[in-house]
Amino acid sequence: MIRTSASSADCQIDNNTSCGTCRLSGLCLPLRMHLDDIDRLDRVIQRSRPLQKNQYLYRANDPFRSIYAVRSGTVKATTLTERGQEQITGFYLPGELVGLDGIAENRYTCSVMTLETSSICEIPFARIEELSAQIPSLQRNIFQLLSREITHDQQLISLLSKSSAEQRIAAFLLSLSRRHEARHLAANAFRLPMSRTDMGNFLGLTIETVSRVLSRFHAQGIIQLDKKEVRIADFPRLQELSEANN
Amino acid sequence: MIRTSASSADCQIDNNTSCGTCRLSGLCLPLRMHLDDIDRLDRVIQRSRPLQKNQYLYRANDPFRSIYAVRSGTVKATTLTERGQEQITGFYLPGELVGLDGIAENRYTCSVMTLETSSICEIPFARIEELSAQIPSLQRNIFQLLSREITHDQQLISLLSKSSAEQRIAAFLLSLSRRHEARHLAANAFRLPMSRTDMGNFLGLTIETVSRVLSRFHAQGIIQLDKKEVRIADFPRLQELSEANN
DNA sequence: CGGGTTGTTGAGCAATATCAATCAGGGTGG
DNA sequence: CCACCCTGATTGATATTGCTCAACAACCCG
Repeated sequence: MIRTSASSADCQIDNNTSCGTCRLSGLCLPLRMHLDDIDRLDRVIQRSRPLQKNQYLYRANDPFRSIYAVRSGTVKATTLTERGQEQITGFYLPGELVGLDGIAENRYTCSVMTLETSSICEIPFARIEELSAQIPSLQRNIFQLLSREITHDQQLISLLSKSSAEQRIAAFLLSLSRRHEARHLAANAFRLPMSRTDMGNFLGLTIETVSRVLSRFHAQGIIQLDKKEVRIADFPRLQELSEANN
Repeated sequence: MIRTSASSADCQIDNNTSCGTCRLSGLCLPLRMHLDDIDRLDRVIQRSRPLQKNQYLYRANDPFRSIYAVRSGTVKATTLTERGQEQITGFYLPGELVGLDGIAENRYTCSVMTLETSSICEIPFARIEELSAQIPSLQRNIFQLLSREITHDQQLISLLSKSSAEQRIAAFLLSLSRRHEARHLAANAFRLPMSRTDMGNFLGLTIETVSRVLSRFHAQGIIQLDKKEVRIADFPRLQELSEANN
């Protein structure tokens, strides 16, 4: 198991590694903070060398020390159900934070694994607590990030509770699209970094159903699909499919 | 629409209304705080006269001002899906907090409505932010409460994604049971304050399925059921049903 | 007492899961 | 370099779960 316990030497792997220069700072923790406060935050953040595919960032029940920001790549968070099945609770793109679930019980309730080679910023939570008592905008950001995670989860609850297979997959593709857009990446063409199995697990569908629905969307000209590469050909139709059933 | 904007006069309706004397303080926001800090917290909390059944505490898109603790009664939180359907995201018992979803966007994303006559403590969030910068244990409690909401939502995601109707309802009954127990109430006999429709909505099932499964559990002697009154007759079996499928 | 709302029960159906066969791609070892 | 295997994805056939529609019962409130 590879851990992200960065020494200061590691920080020099990439010489562009500070919140001040990071293109993601408009999405991530330093959002709307003053430059000097970002600097104080920056000094407690540890940046490790990239993790390869299928590496655990941490596992459920590990003691909670840090929250983590995805700098590049994609990770998935999974919980174990009572009968030992894995349930994916989210996929996280650059600029998104994982580990927030660990705060409640001082140990993580999820495991987090990379889906591809990924760089991660580790943010020791004890430091965050100290700093956020001193920097109101940081405290506010943490509150908001936690709250945003809640509203995201509730949207997912709604999706899982009410929607058909087509709606789920349409909504999933649109969610990825929007998040790419927010990162100044193409909204209409991107790579699905997760397997069909992972998609199905996340969306509460079997792998066969995922495959069938994607094939159907492709056949209907709504998307183009080549293995993991997707191109959304008909946004309005996909939007419709994600919403309306009748 | 009734609001909980309490004047100091309102506070005197019930002369036992302070966090220091509240039986729920071991579950609620003041958890593990020093007495004098609880006192400071107490002074910003506004306690209104009880709300009657089916009153909105707040509605989605209302500007976010406060979080709310349920003091007595039960409330439900609902979001509106894209096509205008209501999705219940949670039921909240005494000692539990609602309104945390509002922090992210400075307006609520859920509506919250009482299921029965309920007393609510209103906690202005701006005050909380100030105080929690000064009282580390309070800051920590807020972080933990937010994080706990996340882990709860994720458990629900797992339930909705993976489980059969029987598993969902078994798990739901057990969840209520555990929460009653934590409040020193009977774990094996309680009242379901929500309608079958609400249960179905929350669990992603139709009202007919809810009714059938409850009837089946009753017929099998696992629960006793008289309208909204439940009595869990066979805990181990219910536990089994909530977990194992095969 | 009556009417509206909520809950229960039954019958048939539709959506998705399950089971199974096949295919494609990638890595490995001969 | 190719044959082989292994994993992941696709597609087809069938089974099953829970939804839909419908009738009816119970309760609540005036």
